[in-house]
Amino acid sequence: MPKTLPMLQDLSPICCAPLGSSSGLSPGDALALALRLKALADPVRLQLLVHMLNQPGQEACTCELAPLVELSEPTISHHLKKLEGAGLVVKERRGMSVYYQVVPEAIHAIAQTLHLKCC
Amino acid sequence: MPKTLPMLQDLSPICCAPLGSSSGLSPGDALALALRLKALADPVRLQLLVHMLNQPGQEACTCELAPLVELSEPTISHHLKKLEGAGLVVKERRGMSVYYQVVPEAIHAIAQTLHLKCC
DNA sequence: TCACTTTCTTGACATATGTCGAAGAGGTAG
DNA sequence: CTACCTCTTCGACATATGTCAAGAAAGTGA
Repeated sequence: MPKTLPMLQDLSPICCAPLGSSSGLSPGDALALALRLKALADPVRLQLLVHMLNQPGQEACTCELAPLVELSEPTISHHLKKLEGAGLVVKERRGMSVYYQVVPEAIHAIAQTLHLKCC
Repeated sequence: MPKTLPMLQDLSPICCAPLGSSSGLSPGDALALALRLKALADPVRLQLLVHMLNQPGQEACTCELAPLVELSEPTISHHLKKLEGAGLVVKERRGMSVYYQVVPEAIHAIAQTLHLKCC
């Protein structure tokens, strides 16, 4: 597991692969994309993300997210850390609270990558 | 884990939620979407999918997929079953071989769901 | 400093997931 | 029918993942 993931924009598109080029996804790109998809592929994290997206500034503090899903605070923390690790959110401390903000470009990049050339 | 997943089209968009409606993703929708993302979130399965997408008819038989990623046949079978379970591919027997074909609409639907309203 | 709030880290645990070898099921062809 | 080919299922195993309780960090305010 690499410490820092390659930029989302650098991932070759999953389906719009350069038509003439060698077919297939390199194992490296496949791994990078899979790591991001894994970060998204959890119902709790999806709910947290969507809640943030629906807030002004697309952000929310931990105290506000915990009651949303019925889980312990350490568990919420764990999920937020995963989202942050995948570059899907950024965190910022304000006084006693910690705010997490969505990085819409990151989610976009993943969606783009999944788009088929046949669209 | 539900036996049959709800149709992809029925998933409420992750970020373009009806503006006036209650914010958030229902736990049910979150689970359904997470199950599909989980099916995608594996480097081996991504490589298999992309290979199929690059073939004429967007399909490939198991014997052709096994040498692609260096894994045993039972393992390939396992991954293909996951893709099929998520509705991302369909399988068809032809003589001795079994062909798996991508369902592009399914991948589309997931990408759409991830699209932000701010696009 | 001390008490209090909010959040995170650690350690432990159960479950889920990816992998393989061996054996079974479905189909073809002598 | 028998041998063979392709693919899947089964059983086992190691690793990864999600969860919590307990305690540590970081910050505020008396």
